[in-house]
Amino acid sequence: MSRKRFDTLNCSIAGTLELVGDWWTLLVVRDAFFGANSFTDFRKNLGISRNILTDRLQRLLDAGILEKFQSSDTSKRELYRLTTKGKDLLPLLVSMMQWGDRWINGPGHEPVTLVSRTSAEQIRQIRVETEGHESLMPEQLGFIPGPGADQTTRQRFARK
Amino acid sequence: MSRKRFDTLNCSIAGTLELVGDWWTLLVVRDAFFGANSFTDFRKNLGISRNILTDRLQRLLDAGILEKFQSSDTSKRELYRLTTKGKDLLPLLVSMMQWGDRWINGPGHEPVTLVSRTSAEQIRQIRVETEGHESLMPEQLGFIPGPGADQTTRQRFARK
DNA sequence: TAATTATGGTTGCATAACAAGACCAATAAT
DNA sequence: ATTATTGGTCTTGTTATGCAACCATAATTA
Repeated sequence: MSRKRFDTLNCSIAGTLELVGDWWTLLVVRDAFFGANSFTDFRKNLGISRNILTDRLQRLLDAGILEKFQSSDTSKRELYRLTTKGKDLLPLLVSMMQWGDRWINGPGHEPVTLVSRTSAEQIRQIRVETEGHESLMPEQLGFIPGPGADQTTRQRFARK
Repeated sequence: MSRKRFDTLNCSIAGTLELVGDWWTLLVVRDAFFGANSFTDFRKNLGISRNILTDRLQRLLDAGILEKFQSSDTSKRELYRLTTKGKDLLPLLVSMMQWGDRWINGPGHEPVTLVSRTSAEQIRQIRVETEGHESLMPEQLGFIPGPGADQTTRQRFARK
């Protein structure tokens, strides 16, 4: 009767959710992108319980999404920062932010704006598109079994 | 002692998570993209408990992410399908899928492949980029208070 | 030097979320 | 007329989360 695991579902979405799909983890990662790097930072910004934060930080370390490093400022404090694997979650978080901007807060009421430090241009809305930058609507897309598909996945998409 | 709510955090990521941030919701939405539209479909594909599925479908209806419609095949069954608001979650799910493809299953072992029905081109990796299609790394990005920022948000990004 | 604060936790207990199976009513198929 | 399918509800047990108390170490202050 324990929680159902998603990592056996032969799906990258399910596998990702198994790692970061609980209520708190993605907010901890968000905070890391916003610049938080100590236990106290995360606590202050999120209002998360101590034991839950302890658990989430450990899981993120185990998953290789965060890593510990020594603070440079004379105090040898151990701080947290994103790894490459963690930084690669950025498009996911930005997709989430843009969806919330549009459907929850609404245009003109965005709590946080994403800007480029190296360009004067605006950040583009994230879209699913072809290599030739052709935007694709959901109806134009198909999901088919990939090279890592198991029997169940193949059957599922076969009978459609 | 009830669960902490995220919709007061003045953040579109947190707000989105309040709607779809539990263990199951995004998998239900994924299944809708894959073509599921009945209670039984979702059950079969996900192995989710009946009471949990009932709850999630109702929440998704309340949120306007799914809607009910009458089946056209003589039987007047009530089925579920994505609304525009729901379809707009596609970039989020594709980001998640691509992250899992890269960091969990690995290149060459993707369980599911996303293809275009209207073009022979490959689907592009989702990136954060400028309007001029310049890809931006996390270090090139800045988060600043937006027009909907409250006092807390402004203070937070001020002292950085 | 002694006392105090900051930091980063751990532990125990109460409530909320989730899983599993029994049950049930309305159709649809045989 | 009977059975199977569909789409649920309800009960019970387990896991996840929240909260407060406690604790150890290091840095700061008196």
